[in-house]
Amino acid sequence: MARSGIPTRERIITAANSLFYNDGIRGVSVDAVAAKAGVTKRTLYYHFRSKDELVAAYLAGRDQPNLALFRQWFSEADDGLPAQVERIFRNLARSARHPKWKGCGFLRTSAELANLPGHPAIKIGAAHKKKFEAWLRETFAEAGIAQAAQLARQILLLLDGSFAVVLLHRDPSYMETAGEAAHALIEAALPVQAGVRRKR
Amino acid sequence: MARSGIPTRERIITAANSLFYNDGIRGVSVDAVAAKAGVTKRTLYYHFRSKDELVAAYLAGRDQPNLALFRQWFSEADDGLPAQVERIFRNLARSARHPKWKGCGFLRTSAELANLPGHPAIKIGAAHKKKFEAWLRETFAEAGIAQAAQLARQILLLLDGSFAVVLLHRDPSYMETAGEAAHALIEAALPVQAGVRRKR
DNA sequence: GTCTATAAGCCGATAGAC
DNA sequence: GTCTATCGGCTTATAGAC
Repeated sequence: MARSGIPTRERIITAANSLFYNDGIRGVSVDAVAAKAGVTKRTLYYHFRSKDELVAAYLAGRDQPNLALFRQWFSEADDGLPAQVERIFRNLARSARHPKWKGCGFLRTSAELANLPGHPAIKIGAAHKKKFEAWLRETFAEAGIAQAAQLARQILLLLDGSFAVVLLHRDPSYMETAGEAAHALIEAALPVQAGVRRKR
Repeated sequence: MARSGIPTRERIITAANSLFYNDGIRGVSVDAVAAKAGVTKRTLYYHFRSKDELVAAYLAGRDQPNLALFRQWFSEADDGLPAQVERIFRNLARSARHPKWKGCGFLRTSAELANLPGHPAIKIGAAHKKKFEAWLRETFAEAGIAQAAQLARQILLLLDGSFAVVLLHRDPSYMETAGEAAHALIEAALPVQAGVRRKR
């Protein structure tokens, strides 16, 4: 524990988060993480057995905050399922316009470590995306959508597709396009009842 | 030029293609590429100014074959636009079931080099995806679809999303889900005429 | 729990011979 | 155009003191 009051382990994860997200896993040395956290490398290796374990801790720290943000954007207004999901995409597009934005940390890590399928960080990334998909599926099922599971997967594909495409082209408008596609797919799947006029 | 008859530069690119695609850019040393190509590192640096230039050559070599494959899958039958595009996704799912499959080389490179936005390899990747999007757009426009540009972007998002998601979960069925979503979006955008029955 | 110091090897890139 | 040899620096991880 350091003078600052923030536990050492936590400060190391914060430093790792900033560096790994910005420069990629293999682009960041353990030295650099230790230096940014203000500890020596030996201290870092006291708290984490290896770099791989540190990478896993980096992604685990992004899991809940990320999901909470999506849920918050969704709930900001009760203007119907298509609009609520589309708002997630619109907010992501806004995030993507910040100069430091570099896509989805989970997807970028899985792309970088594609030759290590059992890596602990990849398992954490997969679990994170499964949680998001499950939340969508339950939300859709509660709205009376019959093909809730399939629709949730389609929305996930649009979301992760927009992460990849926007990162490549540096053009956040693709996220708005993805949001419109999501809107259309959800609208087409909604039951005709429930106050939502569709093909009346 | 080596005994084999295949020019040295070409053999280096072939070696780079195999290694970079399998293990990622930063996971492969110039030594390893030279060894696999059967040349010394000095010879490699005679043909390529730097590792970055070699990475760009690796992706440039994948551009045309990749686009040709998509066009071939699309044209294998003339069973209507939705089915033809969906067949691209179905064939990709089949590819993704091969044990050596590791996603899209262009997207993985852009994810790994996200901190180097102007890198020559990223420019080549962006140009590749733009060519694919343009081909979709022209195909849709020729079929009389009004919002051809928007629809092409949506299909691209589903395609690149399935690359990312399948790589993370190692579950190619997501590609079939993406294909079904593409099918639905194209069908909804088709003009009512032209022999394709829709909501008659 | 945190430090200094270092092992042992790999990295991209280059010098100079032929 | 291809070779042998090597530079200087960076890599993950560890030894041992306090």
